[in-house]
Amino acid sequence: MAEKDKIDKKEHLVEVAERVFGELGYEGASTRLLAQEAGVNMAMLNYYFGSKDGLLKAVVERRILLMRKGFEEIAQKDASCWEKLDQVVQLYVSRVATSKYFHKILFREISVMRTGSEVTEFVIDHIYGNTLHVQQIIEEGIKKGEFRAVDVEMTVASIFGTVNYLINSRRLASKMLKMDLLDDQVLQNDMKPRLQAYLQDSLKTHLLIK
Amino acid sequence: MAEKDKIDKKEHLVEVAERVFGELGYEGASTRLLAQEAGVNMAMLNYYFGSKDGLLKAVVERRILLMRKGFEEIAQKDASCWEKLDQVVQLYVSRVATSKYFHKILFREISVMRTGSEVTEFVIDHIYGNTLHVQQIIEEGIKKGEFRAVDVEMTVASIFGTVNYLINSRRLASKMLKMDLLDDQVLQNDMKPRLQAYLQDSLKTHLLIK
DNA sequence: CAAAGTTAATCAATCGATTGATTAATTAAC
DNA sequence: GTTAATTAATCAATCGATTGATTAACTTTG
Repeated sequence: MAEKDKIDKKEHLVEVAERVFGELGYEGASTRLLAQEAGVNMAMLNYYFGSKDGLLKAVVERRILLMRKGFEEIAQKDASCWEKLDQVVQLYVSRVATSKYFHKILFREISVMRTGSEVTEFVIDHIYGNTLHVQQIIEEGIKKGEFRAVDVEMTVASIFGTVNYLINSRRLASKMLKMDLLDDQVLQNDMKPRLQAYLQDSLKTHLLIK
Repeated sequence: MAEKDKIDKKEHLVEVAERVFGELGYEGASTRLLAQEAGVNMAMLNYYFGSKDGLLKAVVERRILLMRKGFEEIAQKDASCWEKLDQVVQLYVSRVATSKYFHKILFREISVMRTGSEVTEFVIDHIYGNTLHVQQIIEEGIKKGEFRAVDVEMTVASIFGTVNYLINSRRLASKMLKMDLLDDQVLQNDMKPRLQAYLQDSLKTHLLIK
């Protein structure tokens, strides 16, 4: 009972922090606000995570662990490279669309040059690992003659960049796409399938031999 | 002399602030550091720009004014839609590659939900204007039968997203592309033409009727 | 089982440091 | 000599972090 409450409270703080960090940025989110939003005493933040940076680390690690697997599994499937690539892209879009705050945090973390935070290294390694999976699928497709000999790394950057751009700048993207992406319903039901369809078409014409 | 010194000093502060804001983010860059890096007294910041937010606004407005024109000029040229699109993309990549700090600021500004800063609205309107130019060129190409009937807004988001991703996360991008993008020489001589060539190829296969 | 001992969780209060901003006094310019 | 530019000093507010005290829960002992 008490044990469960403790865990729930700590976990709850991490969940809330993901949203607050995502909305306000690392420096913009004060420890007081983080604690207040989670309904816990300020001191608990340091008691649980040692520091504000420790809390950010917890946020990032939690979500990254939840996301491990998936990419590897698809990569090892016995399917055509196109099928594998398509599945990976669909999965990536789904994930980003359902954990938007987290991906804002990720991109801000690798964008800002915060002096020597270990979180940054951790994030870069994680994302790089993800890009590598996609890269290898495309390279395999090229070697097998299934794909055109494109610039693989750029193609990967394009996939990640497109998704990132639309999700992390939702006010701008709302204007561009003429739909309210701040509304989760719209994001899930309208924008997500549209983005998936676009990437599918785009990659198909770009990669597949005609 | 004094008039000139004053202007130079003010202008210098804006230039330095662009770099510091770009490196550390808005909240991460303190007014003291901003003033110190520019070699001026901190009070001058408020004297010149009224507030920290005013300085950010000055940074953004200055660069945006420098960037006005260019897109419009190309859009009004008497050329094929493909030629116009190609030129716009080349120009965009060039600009982003030569003002990397600024584009970090732009994207962070539209990514973070800072409560009601007028700078945010300004930035969104500016970027949206840029995307509209590209969008109209593509739409014209489709209407003329020069391009395939693709998802125009998504195509535009893909162009901007790809460039943004590579420039704003240069540590990650350096790993992906296996080149040191923190080195301006490499960025200009290796990465920039490679990105331009990729976008050209990608858009060509995606848009042009075969 | 019950009293004593032990640990983890939580709190209000406060720490020194830093934040953005402002003041009053001084200097430079025309 | 008056206006504009610049400075050091200082402001209240807030920052992240820590303190000592208190509570709750579990363990040990007899």
